[in-house]
Amino acid sequence: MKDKATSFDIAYMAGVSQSTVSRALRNSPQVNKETREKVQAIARQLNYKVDKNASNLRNQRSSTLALLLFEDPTTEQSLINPFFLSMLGSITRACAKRGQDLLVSFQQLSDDWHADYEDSNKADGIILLGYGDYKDYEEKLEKLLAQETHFVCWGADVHGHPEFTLRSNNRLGGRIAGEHLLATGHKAFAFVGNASAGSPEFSERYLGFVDALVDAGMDISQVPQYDANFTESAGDHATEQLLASGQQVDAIFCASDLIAIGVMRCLKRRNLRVPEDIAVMGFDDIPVASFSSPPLTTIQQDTTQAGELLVNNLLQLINNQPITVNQIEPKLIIRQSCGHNL
Amino acid sequence: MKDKATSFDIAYMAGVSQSTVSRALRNSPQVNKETREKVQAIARQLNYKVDKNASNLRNQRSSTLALLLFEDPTTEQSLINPFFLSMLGSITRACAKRGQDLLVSFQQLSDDWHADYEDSNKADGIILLGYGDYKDYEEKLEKLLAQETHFVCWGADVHGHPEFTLRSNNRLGGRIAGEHLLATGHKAFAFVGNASAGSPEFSERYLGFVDALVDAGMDISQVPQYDANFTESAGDHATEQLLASGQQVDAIFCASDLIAIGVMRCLKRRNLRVPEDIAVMGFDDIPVASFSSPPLTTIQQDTTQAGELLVNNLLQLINNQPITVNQIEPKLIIRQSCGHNL
DNA sequence: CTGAAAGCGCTTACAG
DNA sequence: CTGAAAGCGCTTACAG
Repeated sequence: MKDKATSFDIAYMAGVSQSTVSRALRNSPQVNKETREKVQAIARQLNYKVDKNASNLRNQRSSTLALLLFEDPTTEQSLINPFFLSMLGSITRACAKRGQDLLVSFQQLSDDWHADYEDSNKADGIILLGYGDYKDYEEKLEKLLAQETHFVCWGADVHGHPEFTLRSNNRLGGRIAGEHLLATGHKAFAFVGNASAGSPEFSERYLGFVDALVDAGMDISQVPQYDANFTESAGDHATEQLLASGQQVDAIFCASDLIAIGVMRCLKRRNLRVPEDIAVMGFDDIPVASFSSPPLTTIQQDTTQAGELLVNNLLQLINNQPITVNQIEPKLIIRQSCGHNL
Repeated sequence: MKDKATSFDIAYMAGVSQSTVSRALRNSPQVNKETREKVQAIARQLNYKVDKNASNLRNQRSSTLALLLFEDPTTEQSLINPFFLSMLGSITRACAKRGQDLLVSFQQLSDDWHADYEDSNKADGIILLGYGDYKDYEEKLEKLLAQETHFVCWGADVHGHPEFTLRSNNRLGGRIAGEHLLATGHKAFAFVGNASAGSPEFSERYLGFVDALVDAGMDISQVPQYDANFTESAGDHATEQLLASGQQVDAIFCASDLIAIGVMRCLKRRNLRVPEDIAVMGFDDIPVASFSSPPLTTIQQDTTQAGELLVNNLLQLINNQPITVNQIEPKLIIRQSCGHNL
């Protein structure tokens, strides 16, 4: 390993002081143009790069953001939820755009992940992503709050700090789903997905769905809801229960695409056709949604936009700037699992 | 933001020198047990964390690895290849296991991504992942080599340094695919995927496939090969060409799952049944492979193992240790797209 | 416009 | 077993 050049090496070669080198490299306007160019030329020639550890130490900031992806250990396989995977991609891109490095880490919900990223100056702030029961989540959030760590999170409420959260307008998304199912001529509905306080996003989707049905004059007590966490197999299992109940249903709105895929798998096994016998609608628009058979009609969450906002908001927080956007808008993606509008 | 505690604060509170605090926190055996425990208790109480920038600066290493995911800009959408996404997951996990942080970055193949990660001491080494034409790739690799950067990469040869590469036994994988297609009673084959020097992995798969056919006494000149990069639409397009050629074929081996999915999409559009009319086989075993219709029979690359080896090998390199494993073994995953063994 | 100097928070060789 | 001191490579207030 050849020794790395330092600013002193450049100073020596350029015949100036190390201070001047430092200024020249940072394009300080107070350094003479010629000096600056000379210094920069030498730096380039030596393939010099500012030592990040030294400059971070000096500046007391790292230009690095940490992404904590926590997963519920109950998940089948160690497969990462595809929705979060898309998020990861867009966050990475957004960081690059903003000149930030991104430290990525996967955590079990049970771990002590409140994490020393910021405490140890490895990152200036933290982005939190993950499903799981939000109640376990809460105390960790409180801890971050107590430490005055800079952070933003997806979906979960931060007690007393709505600006720290970014989420979809889940309620509207649920409503749009309901309206589409109505518009495609369906009459007997079910919802598959947890709808308790531990799953606030799913609950909101459920509520929005109900909003649409109520507006259409339906009797809500007739709309069964089956619990399912965010997995395929949970969707499959819930559908078995639904079928076993004997309740007649011609459309199922699922709290996520993964659940919807599980639902369709069960329906296929039971020789029920989608959408002819039962329509199935998802939420998220993950990549597999377009590959399922039939391709899944769903409510899209724009992960590109979400990733950019998450990064942007965190940076605003770090720099003590106000945050203005905390919500992204859902969008109906019509494919084939719900039939056509009448 | 409350001020962070430093080792001096602890020293003051514990009534010892800062040197001793530093030693105690690192569990140095040369510090008295009582002193050590006292210091550690105070550290915990203050929620003290070693400043990474300072310790990295002092130690001249960062305990951080950088992952460069480069993507070919020709890719449809900004969708990340699912195979690399799985890799990302397993690399992240492997890093955590080894006490390393992971800096993630997406790069365009055209960028100057040889990257200053190591030069600027942000990372101790680099992991390279990505499809694209390996010829563009080569000169960047040479540059890394010239800089004596520590790095490992997936799939691509590093001139003169086989130990820097980790790959699947692609040739064996291709052979297994060929043998399975033969065993399921197929007789007329095609290969879809680039098979030029720019795509060494695909080429190897093709060669292995041919090996199997030759061993079965087939006339290779009868096996058409259609170019396709790693995308769905390339697979779709190649299939159109194949169909237009009029050549009769009852089995298509695809260089990747994504290609295979595109091939099946085309076949479905053309009212050809899979596997009854034409069998389709993929490579990778990405998550969507099991969701396609019919579920895809494919050759699995074990991403968990690959991720662990990549991290392990890079760490070996950084520590000047020898590398012993450079290849992972492919595995046949039988689903429904090739029919059953006879 | 430039330089000498302090200091960011650690780790560790040296001395005791 | 412990302490005083040097030094990792920067940035920037201060002085000129």
